[in-house]
Amino acid sequence: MEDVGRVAGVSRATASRVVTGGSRVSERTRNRVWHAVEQLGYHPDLAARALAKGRTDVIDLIIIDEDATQVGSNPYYSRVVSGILSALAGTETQMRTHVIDEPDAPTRLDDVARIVEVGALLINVPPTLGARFAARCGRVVSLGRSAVGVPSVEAENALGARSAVEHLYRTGRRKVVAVHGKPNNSCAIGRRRGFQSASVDAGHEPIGAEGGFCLEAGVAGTHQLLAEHPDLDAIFAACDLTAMGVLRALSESGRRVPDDVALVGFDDSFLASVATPAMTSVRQPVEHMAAMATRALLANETGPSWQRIEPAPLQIRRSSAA
Amino acid sequence: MEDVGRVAGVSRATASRVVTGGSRVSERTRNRVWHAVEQLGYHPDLAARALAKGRTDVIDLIIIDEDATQVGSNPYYSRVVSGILSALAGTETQMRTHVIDEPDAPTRLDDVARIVEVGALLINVPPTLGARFAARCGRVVSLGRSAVGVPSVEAENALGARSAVEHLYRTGRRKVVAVHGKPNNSCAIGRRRGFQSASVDAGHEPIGAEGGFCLEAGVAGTHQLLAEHPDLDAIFAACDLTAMGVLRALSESGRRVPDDVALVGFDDSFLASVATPAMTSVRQPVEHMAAMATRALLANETGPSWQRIEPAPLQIRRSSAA
DNA sequence: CTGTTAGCGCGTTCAA
DNA sequence: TTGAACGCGCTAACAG
Repeated sequence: MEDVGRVAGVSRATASRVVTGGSRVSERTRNRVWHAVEQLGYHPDLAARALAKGRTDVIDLIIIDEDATQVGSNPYYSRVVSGILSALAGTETQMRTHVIDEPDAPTRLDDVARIVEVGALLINVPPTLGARFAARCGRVVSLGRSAVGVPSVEAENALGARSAVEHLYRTGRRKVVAVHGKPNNSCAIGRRRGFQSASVDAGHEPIGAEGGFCLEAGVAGTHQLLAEHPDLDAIFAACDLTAMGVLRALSESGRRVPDDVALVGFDDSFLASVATPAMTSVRQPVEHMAAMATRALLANETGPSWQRIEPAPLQIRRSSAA
Repeated sequence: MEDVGRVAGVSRATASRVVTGGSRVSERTRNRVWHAVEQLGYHPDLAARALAKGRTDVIDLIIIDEDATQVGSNPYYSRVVSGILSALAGTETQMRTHVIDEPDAPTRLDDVARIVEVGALLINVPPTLGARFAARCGRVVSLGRSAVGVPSVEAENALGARSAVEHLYRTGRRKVVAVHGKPNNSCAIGRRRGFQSASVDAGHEPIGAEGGFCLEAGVAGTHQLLAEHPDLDAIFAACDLTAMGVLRALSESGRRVPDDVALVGFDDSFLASVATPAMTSVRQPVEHMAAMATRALLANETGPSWQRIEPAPLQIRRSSAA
C-alpha cells in the first residue's frame, strides 16, 4: 500500500481512502491510485484490514444437526451454501461454517454468538435457542421461522401445501392423504396446516401420518396409511426426502405412481428431478432465500421485525400426472 | 491479553506463549495463565493473530463447476465440506469456500493461489490447471488425481469398478454393460478401465455407452444400450447420479430392477440409499478422503509425491439382488 | 524460563 | 483534498 501510494504519487493514507471508500478524494487522484493498484497487482491484506477496522468481513452459517457427520447427506444445506456464496460473490466478505451437534448446541451457540461479525444465518435452530442467540448478538437471520422477534425468511409453507392438495383433487384424485414432518418443526407445521385446511375445503377429512424430514418416515407413514386407507389415491409428503420414502413404500406395495397413486413432495430439491418417476414438488426457493438473508445481513437491515416470506410455487412433474 | 497477563501475574508475552504453544513455560506459570484465561473468558482475536503471524489459519476449498449455481445439487460437494469440517473441528482453523465457474477458472485460480494460507483442496480442477496451481502455491491436495506432481487423494476407482462387475457376473448375470463418465475425467477413466478389464477377465467383450456424471447421461446411455443390446441384464453406472438416470430409463422401457436388469452405481452417496429399489453402489469414502487431505495440509506434510489411494468397497443393496 | 520491544498492514483521526 | 501519526491485538525476536 505504501508502494501504491508512491507509484500514484500520493501518501499511503490517500491510497487507503481510495481503495476503501473512494470518498473525499479528487477524481484525478483516485484514477491514479486505481491505476497504481492495477499496475502493482495490489490486493489488500484482509487480516490487517480486519484488525484495523475491528471487524472481519465474514458471515457465519450455523447449522445444527442431530448428527454432524450426516450434514453431507442433506441436499438442503448445500442449497443454502450455494445461495450464500452467490450473494457474497464480488464481495470481500467470506462465509464461515459452523456445524453443531444437537446436544452441544446451547454451549456452542453462545461461543459462536460472541464471535459473529457481520451477521449469522441460523439453520435448524429451535426457537428458544434462536431467541437466545438473537438476544446475544442481533445481526441474525433464521432460515425458517424461529421465535418471535428473531428475523427470519421462510417459504409460504401453508400456501404451498394447499396448492399441492388442490392440484391433486383438481386432477381427479379422490382421497389425498399426507405424511407429515415433526410436530415441533415450524416448516412442517405450516405445511401440515395447509394440507389440513385444503382438505377440509375440498370436503374431506384430513388424513395424515406423523413423520419427520427423512426417508424412513415416508416409508413407515405410507405403509401405515395404506393399511388404514387402502383406497387412498394420492399422497402429499412434507419434504422430498420423505417423498422418496413414500415412493419406495408404494413400490413395495405394488402400487404404481402416478397410475394408482399420485405423489407430491415439498422442496423441489434435485431429488424431485432425479426420482423415478420425476416428482411433482412444491418449490422452496432455498438458494434465493439464503441469498436474500445474506444480503440483508450485509446491508445491516435486519431488525427484530425483519421478515420475508417467499412464495412456494408448485412444480408439476410426472408423479402426479392424471 | 494484557489483562490475562496481569491477572496471572506475568507479562503479556508469557501469556501469549501459553495460549499459543505452551512450550518453554514453567508448569506453574502455565496453570496460572490458563486459569486467568478461564476467569476472564478470554478468546484470542483471530485477525490480530493472523496479522502478527503473517498467516491466517484457513483452508481453502476450491470447486470448479460448469455452472456455479448448480453446486447445491451435487451431493459430492457437501460430503467434501462435511469431511473438511470434521477434520477442522477442535482446531482454530477455518474453511473458506471458492466456487468458480468453469470459464473463469484460469484467472480465478491464479487469484486464489496467491491468497492461500495453510493450504487448498482442489475439486474438479483439470490437470493442466491443477499443475499450474500447485506450481504457484504448493500446499495443495487435489481430490481425485490431477497432473503428476500434484498431491492427490483418490479412491481405488478401477478396483471398485472391477468388484462391481465381478459381483454381477458372480450373482448370475450374463451380460453386464456400462454407462461411463466423461473420457477426460480421471475418476471416470479409472472406473472405465476397471469395468473393461473385469469384463474381459470374465470372458466378455466390454460394452459401454459414453456418458458423464449426470442424470441425463444415464437416461440416454441406457436407451442406447437397450436398443443395441436388448439382452443386457446388468448395468454398471459411473456414478450414482448416472445410475438414477439408468433407473428412470429402465422404468420407461418396462424393465424391472433387479428382476430383469441389475444395477450398480458408484459413490454410495445418499442417492443410493434413497433410490427405489435401494441401489448397490461402490463406496467412495469422500468424507474420509477430504478429512485426510485436510489433516495433511494442516500438518504441512504434502509434498509433490504425496498421494493417498483409498479402498472403494462394494455396498450391496437390492438393485443387484439375484 | 520470562520480560521488553518491535512491528504485522491497514483504517482513521487530526492538522494542514 | 491530502499527509503524518497513532493504534488495532497479537506474535516473535532478543535480552536477561
